[in-house]
Amino acid sequence: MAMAMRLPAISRAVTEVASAPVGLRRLFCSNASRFSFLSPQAESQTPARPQAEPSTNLFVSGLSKRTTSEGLRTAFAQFGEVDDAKVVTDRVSGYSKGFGFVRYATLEDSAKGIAGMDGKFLDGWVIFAEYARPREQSQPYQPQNNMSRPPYYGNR
DNA sequence: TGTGAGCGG
Repeated sequence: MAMAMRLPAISRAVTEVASAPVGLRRLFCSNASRFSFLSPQAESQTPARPQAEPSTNLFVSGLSKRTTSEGLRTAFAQFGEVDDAKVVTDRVSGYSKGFGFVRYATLEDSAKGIAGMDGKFLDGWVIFAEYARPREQSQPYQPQNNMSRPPYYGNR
């Protein structure tokens, strides 16, 4: 009879992980070596990685590879006015990289977007919504590696 | 097994 109790317990645990705040979730989802042995109260007052500053722009991860920018927009539009929604895709293959960005019109809407979509299912996958980090290396596109100079093979 | 953490061209 103990077996019969196991399944509901597991599904409850899954639900709790999915609905936990992202900082807590990484404790479960990322590498097990970072599992904390601190007391519960010590954990709650030491966020290892503080959330990004509130922004109208959201970083959404955990997306299904089949989720499109349109699907992302319609899902998040339930909670506010979406200015822009984009699933990041690989340039050459065109496949989704499994994450994207949603920009709301206002901070209030973006907060509601996180509350409404973080930890929820989209196209069969639990997605994570959080404030996007301000982008470094802004606007004009600059390649990461410096290929401006041809390689030097010696002999002048 | 576009196997799955991440912050875009």
